[in-house]
Amino acid sequence: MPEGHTLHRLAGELGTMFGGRPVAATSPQGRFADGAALLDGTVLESAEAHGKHLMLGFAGERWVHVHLGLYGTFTLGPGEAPPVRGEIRLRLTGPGGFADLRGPAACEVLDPIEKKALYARLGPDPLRADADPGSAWRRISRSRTSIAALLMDQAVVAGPGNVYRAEVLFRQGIDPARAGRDLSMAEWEAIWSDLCALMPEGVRTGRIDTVRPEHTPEAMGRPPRVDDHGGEVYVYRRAGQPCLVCGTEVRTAVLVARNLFWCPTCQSRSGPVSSTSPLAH
DNA sequence: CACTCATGTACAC
DNA sequence: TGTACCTGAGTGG
Repeated sequence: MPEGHTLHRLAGELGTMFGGRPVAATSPQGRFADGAALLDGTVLESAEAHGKHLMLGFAGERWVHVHLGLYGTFTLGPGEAPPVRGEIRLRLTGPGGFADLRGPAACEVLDPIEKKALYARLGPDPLRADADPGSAWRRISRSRTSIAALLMDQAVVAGPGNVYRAEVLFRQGIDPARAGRDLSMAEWEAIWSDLCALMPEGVRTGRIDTVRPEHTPEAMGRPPRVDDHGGEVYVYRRAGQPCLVCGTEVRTAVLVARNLFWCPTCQSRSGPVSSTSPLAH
């Protein structure tokens, strides 16, 4: 489930598993053969993430930049790596275990200048200590684009994806169709601080849980429920089902080529201008 | 076996 | 705004 929390979690796990020691690198699939050969046997010095981008720092100022895209996965395990099955772009092995990368949108070696350039085009990441939410607010507060679309723009905010976008707007009661410039600064600050609470929890648990204790099915006197993506959420992929808070049918629409989910009753907070603006369709 | 879908992005037009 | 693409899991015939 590659939203930002996945990459930060991976950075931590890879750093723990391989950090400070030489790592064996191969590309069983062959599509990263040159890069793997360059890294093979060098020391992993650091592992970090910015938004959905993972950076593995190897000796010699070589950074492996990984972006999982829509369906990339990094599978880690202890001990010996299993026989190769399917397409493995990059396999790292060391005394601590193995890590297999499949299907990434990006897997490449960058120098420090290229790494810096990549970071420069990303918005603030709620999971990074150096994040400046003010830079995101400057863009949001001037934009006619919907807040739902702005939250998916990695140049505005880096890390949240389709799940966090839908869930944070629900938790803050904000209509996803509202233009960024019609949000108050207080509303943006509430979105940001909520992301700063939710996403570290995602890093810790490895899943996205957004349902407050008082709204769990148990607390609401409903049968227990398991969401098919592995976490407990209010609206993401729950179209047609009753809202956990008010019972209204959760709605869905395609916005900028992504599935958006929201509760039309709970998410009715409207700004001064766009209260009647329809969702793009 | 064929087909569909996905938590993302980049590029063409 | 459309579409191609990185791959695996799930579904249905």
